[in-house]
Amino acid sequence: MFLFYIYYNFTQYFYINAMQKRVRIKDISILSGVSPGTVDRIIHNRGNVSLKSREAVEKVLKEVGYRPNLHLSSISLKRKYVITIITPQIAIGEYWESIHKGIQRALNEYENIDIVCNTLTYNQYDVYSCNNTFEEAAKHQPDAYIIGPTFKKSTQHLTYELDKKNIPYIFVDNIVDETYPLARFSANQYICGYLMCKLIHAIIPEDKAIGILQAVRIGDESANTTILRKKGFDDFYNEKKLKHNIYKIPFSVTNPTENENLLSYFFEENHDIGGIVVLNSRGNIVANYLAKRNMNTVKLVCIDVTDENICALKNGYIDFLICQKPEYQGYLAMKTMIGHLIFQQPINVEHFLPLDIITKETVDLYKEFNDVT
Amino acid sequence: MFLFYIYYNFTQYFYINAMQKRVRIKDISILSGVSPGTVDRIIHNRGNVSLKSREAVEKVLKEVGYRPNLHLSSISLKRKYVITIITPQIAIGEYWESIHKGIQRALNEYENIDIVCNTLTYNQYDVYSCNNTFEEAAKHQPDAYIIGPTFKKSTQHLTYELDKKNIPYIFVDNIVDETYPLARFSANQYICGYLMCKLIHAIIPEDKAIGILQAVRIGDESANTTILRKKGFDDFYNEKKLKHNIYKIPFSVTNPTENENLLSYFFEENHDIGGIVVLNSRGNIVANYLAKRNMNTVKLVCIDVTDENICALKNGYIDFLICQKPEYQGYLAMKTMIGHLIFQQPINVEHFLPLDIITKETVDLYKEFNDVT
DNA sequence: CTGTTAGCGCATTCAC
DNA sequence: GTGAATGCGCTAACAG
Repeated sequence: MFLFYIYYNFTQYFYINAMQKRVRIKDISILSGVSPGTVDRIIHNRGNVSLKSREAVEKVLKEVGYRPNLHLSSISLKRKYVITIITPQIAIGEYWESIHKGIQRALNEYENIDIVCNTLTYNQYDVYSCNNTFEEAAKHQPDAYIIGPTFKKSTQHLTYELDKKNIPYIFVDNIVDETYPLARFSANQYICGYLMCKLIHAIIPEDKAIGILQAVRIGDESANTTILRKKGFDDFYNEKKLKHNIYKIPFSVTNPTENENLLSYFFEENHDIGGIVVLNSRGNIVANYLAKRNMNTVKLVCIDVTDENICALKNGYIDFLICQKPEYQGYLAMKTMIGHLIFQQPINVEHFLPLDIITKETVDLYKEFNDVT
Repeated sequence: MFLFYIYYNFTQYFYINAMQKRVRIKDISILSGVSPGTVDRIIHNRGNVSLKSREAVEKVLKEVGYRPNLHLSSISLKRKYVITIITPQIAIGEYWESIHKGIQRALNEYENIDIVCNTLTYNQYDVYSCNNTFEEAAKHQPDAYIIGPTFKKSTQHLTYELDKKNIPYIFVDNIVDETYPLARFSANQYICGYLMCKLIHAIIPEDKAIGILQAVRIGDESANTTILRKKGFDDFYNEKKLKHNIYKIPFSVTNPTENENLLSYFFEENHDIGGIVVLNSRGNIVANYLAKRNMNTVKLVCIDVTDENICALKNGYIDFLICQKPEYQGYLAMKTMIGHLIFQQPINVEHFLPLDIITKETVDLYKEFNDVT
């Protein structure tokens, strides 16, 4: 891509790099002996092109590795696109808001493209709510879907319909087997759990126990996320032959006020707790419990950079907070979808995002830059 | 920016968001009663505009919060820009290569802008080399500089000249007092050191000692970076009233082969070492030493995601690796400079990037995404 | 000093 | 089935 002229000059290197001009549609049309209009028709798969032209152009296209400039396309693009977005309900300062922020960021970046988004949400702890929403969503006839799935069967049901209608979809956050998305962006939940076990183990004494908190969903058909995390957790535990006692902490999603009692009961029963791992985003509930009682010695490893978790992190009650980069997930999902809709860009299906480890010291820098980027 | 129509529908929210059209130069020209050409002249500070027109346009500009579309500007922009980049010497797989990669990424993003970069490097451990390079660089007459400084006086000397000539400059990685850069992008080294102390403390027993490794430079006029890190380290130690013995590890930059002997001597002298903190990017030297001798019990907290450090991380000899996001620093520096050169975009001077904590488990995800982004 | 206009790379429309 | 022409937001050269 670049030409590097390198001089060695005793104590220093001296480079001049000059840009190589990008290949334009016009260049391709000249190289393949057709008009720019024809090249465009081929690039966008718009038909009305003779086999001969198509072959000539596609040959050149491969040779020069043409990469269209989306930002320039977008001004002259006249097509409208409709995208339906389905995710769990959005609450300010929580996980799914970040995903939607990321989606918005991609839309802002390509603001000249005429995209209208319909957003549908469901209660992620209730499979019936999910089914209702998915049914509603299936009635839409958008150009594409971005889906944050939770329940396996509900999702398969929906995507079966979409596959039939040939409407592309991309998953964020969660992954569902036997579906055929264009792409899926999520954290590697197995590694996430594995890492959480490693972290809690690193910061508590050998002879202390670990409490582990896992949510249960209504009408659950094996919600993937926490199960994978738990498996990662267990595998680290077994691989390293750890000796900590592991106790499960009961937890109620439907009746949050109950959780304080459940925790009290838990700590009365188990006196050797050195640390707790919360496998869902509600670490703040445990942190608040500890804070109220000044229980400084219990370490806490949690997940998801929600407002409440940030607070607990700053107060020193959460020691490590894992971030799944939800905003980035949303951003990439929408950006990928745009690239696909306009150019049928080839896409890698599987994308595991980085897992960030956040502490009290780094959280401010972290949050600040999410906005700047 | 967006219109949200919200319906509450029993179990779900339903949004439709429609894009608001961006304000164009043409809109501004209509609103302020001048021609688009005049608006453009004002936006780019190109002169030849009457006070009356200027005031009218600037008023509108503020009202509508006009944000130009750099990607569109870049195709019609005919000006050439020359930028001189000065950094420590670049080695494959090491810190400064990442900074340059980030700079390249920004250049790729705005590939339609005609920018030529001259890159000069110096030996960061030798102030005389630095002075030579800076002197050479001062003779250039570029439109701007991007500088990775190391030595205080050398840098002040150079920037004094640039200030006189009114050539803008941006710092990456390091910050120098009494200079007037457009912006500076770096990690917060104080917090970095503070964090490193926290991490090593978290993973070693109370009664074990910590070894600390800090490089010394030739003709050093107080290279900022490691001093700030050391201060952060010490402050955490004192604030938390830690009890670990702290031993300094001797280290030679000029004679790397000597380091193995120095380490042998160090470990012979001190038997209670539980962990080591390396305040420069050469953690791999310690890691390799430990690996050779199967010293699994000594924990290691290091900095900078170099190829060698990644290797040590994967082998399990580095426990936590801090990343200063050098690629992102370079990217932002160049992007900011482009924004300034073309639009005199207002800029926040101080930018502290996030500090990422990487472990064996997360490093692959981390590296993979650096390339995708 | 200012308005007009050509042209950047691209998508699309419309004659042919 | 195809090429030429037009317009997107923007810059810059040019004519007044």
